[in-house]
Amino acid sequence: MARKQQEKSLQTQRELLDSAEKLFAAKGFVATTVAEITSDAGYAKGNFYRHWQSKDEIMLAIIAIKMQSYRAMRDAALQDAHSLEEVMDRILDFLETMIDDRNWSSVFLEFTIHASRNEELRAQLNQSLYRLSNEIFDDIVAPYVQSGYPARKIGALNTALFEGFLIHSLLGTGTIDRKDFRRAAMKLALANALDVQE
Amino acid sequence: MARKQQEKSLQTQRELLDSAEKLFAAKGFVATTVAEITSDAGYAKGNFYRHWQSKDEIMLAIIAIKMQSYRAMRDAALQDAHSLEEVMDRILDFLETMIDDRNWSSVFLEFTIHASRNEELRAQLNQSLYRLSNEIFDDIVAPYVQSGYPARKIGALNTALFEGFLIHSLLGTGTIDRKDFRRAAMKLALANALDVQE
DNA sequence: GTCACTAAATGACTTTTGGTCACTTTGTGA
DNA sequence: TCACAAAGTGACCAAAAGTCATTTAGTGAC
Repeated sequence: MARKQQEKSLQTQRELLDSAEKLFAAKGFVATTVAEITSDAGYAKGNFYRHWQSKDEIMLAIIAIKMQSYRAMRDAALQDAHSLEEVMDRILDFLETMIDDRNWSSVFLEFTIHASRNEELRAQLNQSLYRLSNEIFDDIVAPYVQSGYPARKIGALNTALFEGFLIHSLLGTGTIDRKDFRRAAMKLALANALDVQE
Repeated sequence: MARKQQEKSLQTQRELLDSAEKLFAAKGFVATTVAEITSDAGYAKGNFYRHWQSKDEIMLAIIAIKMQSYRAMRDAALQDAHSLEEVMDRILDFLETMIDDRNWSSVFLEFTIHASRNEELRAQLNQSLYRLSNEIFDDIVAPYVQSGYPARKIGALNTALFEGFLIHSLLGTGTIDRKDFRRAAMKLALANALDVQE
């Protein structure tokens, strides 16, 4: 049987994924070349395109893998959250984990902007698979909302503040740190969930 | 005297700036080529590099021009603001003006991320000249802050929420609109300025 | 008006990088 | 052992930023 060949192909794919992730984190998405990825993994450039159709595509694959493991962690942590503050605490832990993951969050942001200019790529990235999901707010946060404000909007604003904070971090001015972000995110979520609007 | 020649050079520069701004807004920074800019203005590519050293540099020039006019508008509007809410209202008007300016805000965001990977470029962009200034918060918002929380942090969080909102808009999911953003930004600023921290 | 000089403008050329493809090498199973 | 298919290769192509030797045109002295 052709088992060994398939296995080898998968092995190569994994090696390329590892090299790509490492290099993207170190140098960024645009600054990393396909030739660097294959060379780092010990292959020729052409081999790359047997596994993915483009540099964009390997990035989507890496994002999907990462997001899946992030989500699993977060959802496990959310199991024993029994108040709005506890839920937000877990969600913010999850976001801070992303920040800690080497330079991953900045690469993710870089790719998000890159993707926004490409209709098809943007659509793919928008799938909940890739994005910081807002559904979690519909599912887990909604029961605690007393203001009538849609939970998914609270989620989207939370994501916005997070991604804006990433930009701030990326530019390295250092006016706010992650503690400031966390405090503000909590405040904003609680205010939106509890204050009845005028 | 060589007046006419200098005048012509300046005229060419203005024409190139106009074409660049138009094309950047229409197609984005990365997707617009230098050859397109010069061709649109009716010149050969080499001419571009008599005026700027790189595509990055013309972008910085355009940003500086735009920011200057934005700020002038904002500062004029801030003259007759006499409460924290009025001040924030004017600042948020200013941010919404940026959103309205064709696709400018998304180009600005694209360039910001692009610049964050380049030490020197990042430093240039960080100069108050180019960024949504936080000093304005130190100067104008600070007197109204009762919580002891630094005004420039309130400003940085405001900018973060704004830029996160731009990303959200760019991706086109439409969960939140500018009214949601405005409401949240006001809420966040007021909470930070008024709530004494535990 | 002419001539030397300088500034404006040109476009062929170089380099880099994403992506292609015809070809070589290696494993498979009859 | 041999035919076939799959893995892997690297020369090649196209696009785009940036360079520079060359051409074109305005300027001022005579």
